Amino acid sequence: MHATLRDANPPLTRSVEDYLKAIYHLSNQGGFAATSDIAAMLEVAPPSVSGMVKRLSEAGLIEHVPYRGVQLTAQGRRAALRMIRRHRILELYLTQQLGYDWGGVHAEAERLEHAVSDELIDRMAGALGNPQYDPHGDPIPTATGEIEEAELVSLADAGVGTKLELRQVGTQDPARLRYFADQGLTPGVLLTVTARQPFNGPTTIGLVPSGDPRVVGRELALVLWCREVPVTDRGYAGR
Amino acid sequence: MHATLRDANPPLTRSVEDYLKAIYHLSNQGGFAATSDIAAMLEVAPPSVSGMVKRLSEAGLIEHVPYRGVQLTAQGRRAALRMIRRHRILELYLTQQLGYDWGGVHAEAERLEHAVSDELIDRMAGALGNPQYDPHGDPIPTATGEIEEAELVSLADAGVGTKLELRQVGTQDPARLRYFADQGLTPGVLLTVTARQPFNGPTTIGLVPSGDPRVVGRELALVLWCREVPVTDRGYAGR
DNA sequence: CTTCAACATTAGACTATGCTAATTTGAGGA
DNA sequence: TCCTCAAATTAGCATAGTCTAATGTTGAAG
Ligand SMILES: [Mn+2]
Ligand SMILES: [Mn+2]
Ligand SMILES: [Mn+2]
Ligand SMILES: [Mn+2]
Repeated sequence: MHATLRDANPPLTRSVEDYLKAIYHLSNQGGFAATSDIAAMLEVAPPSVSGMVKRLSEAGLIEHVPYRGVQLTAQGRRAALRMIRRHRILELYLTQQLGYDWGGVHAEAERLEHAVSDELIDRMAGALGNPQYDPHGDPIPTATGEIEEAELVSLADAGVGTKLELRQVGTQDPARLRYFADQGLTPGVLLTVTARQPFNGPTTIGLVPSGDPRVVGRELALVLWCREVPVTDRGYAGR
Repeated sequence: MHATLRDANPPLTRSVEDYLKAIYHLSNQGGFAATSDIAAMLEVAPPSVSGMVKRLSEAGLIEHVPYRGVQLTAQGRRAALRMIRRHRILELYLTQQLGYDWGGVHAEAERLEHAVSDELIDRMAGALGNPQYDPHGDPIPTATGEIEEAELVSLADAGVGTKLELRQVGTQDPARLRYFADQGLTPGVLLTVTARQPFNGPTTIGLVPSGDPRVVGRELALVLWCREVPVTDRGYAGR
């Protein structure tokens, strides 16, 4: 037994768990999560991310390509999905059983997700009837780490009348990205498809909840990847 | 504005909160909590306690008399009672609402007490009908930091048939302390008063749950300070 | 093919918390 | 009174995580 085998599976710290979750959310579709995006999401300085990235990749939780970004390994993905399961079950439980509204519940879950045991999460899930979706409509990973991958549709293909959450902006072009940001079209935004003109015409949408209309040409609409949201959704707060 | 006034009220860390709770439990009745007892309760090495004691007294949370021990200041006591309120409400909620048994609930509460918000604690307390006692019979401090001081009775004065929790051994004599320990009479032990002989005679007790009998002479019984426990109590696990 | 600005990383410092080993202290027993 | 020993403290080191300032890298614009 080598002395270098210190402790194969030390429990993850709160910081590590939050980094893994952030990387999961930022590296959808096999992409890389950028240092500065992780820093922005966790509200830490970029060098703090570089330091953590070193530790996480030494621990086998992520792959790091210098100056490009990071991706989760299978092990890191398992850990991230475990946290996402906890977070979503907690938000659902606090909302349905303790009268929380959607404003306060995210911050509470953000802390509790690191402190609850697997047993408590399973008991909460049981009390809720083992739900498959959280109140945002996001799928809740199973205890064994499977998640129903929300398949994304391009805004150009989405049905008129559907409600969507913008999930990914599939371009790297800074001018286009800047334009989308100006229009309020950033990941996480909710919208409804109001109309679409024929012959590859533009799609008209309304932002939720403001109702502000936007008209998006086909070329741009093709790169706006969205998730369909159940219409039973009420508002949106937190992530 | 002095630069030395860094941050008047930084949030307390998990370690700090656990130290304050331990000191509260160890320094009943205006006594001092000893370094080695704190270390044993928190399962850390004694020098770790010395280090934390320095920080806590610089923060105004405790008073330290070198080589004697520590006591909570008013501020430290407030913080400790806040944690005890959280812990006891959590144990009650997990037991009554989520089917926990008394074995697992203490460890869960020990972690969650640091992560929950005041709002969540108040909601849990509300869902339980704002209880005044936890299932051990211990009083739950109010949100404003008041606690019903469990008044202690000497074993020599306790009524026959009452159920007691040994809370304090009021002697410093090593020989007597060793004897009590040999008899299994250490703080936290539950017992029932079986009989008392007349003319300042000995008290006969039964340990709970083993039922083992003990006979304690008046001189010794006088220094065993106990809290009366409601007879509805079921078992005892955790602290 | 340069140049530059944004992004990433490295360097160096600091806090909180823990450990082991060495030293100091104080109180009870000879 | 003095000795001894358990308890407490100090000294020195380690790890995790954060920061600011300095430096390195890359890709896009000219
Ligand atoms: Mn959330
Ligand atoms: Mn979190
Ligand atoms: Mn407990
Ligand atoms: Mn605790």
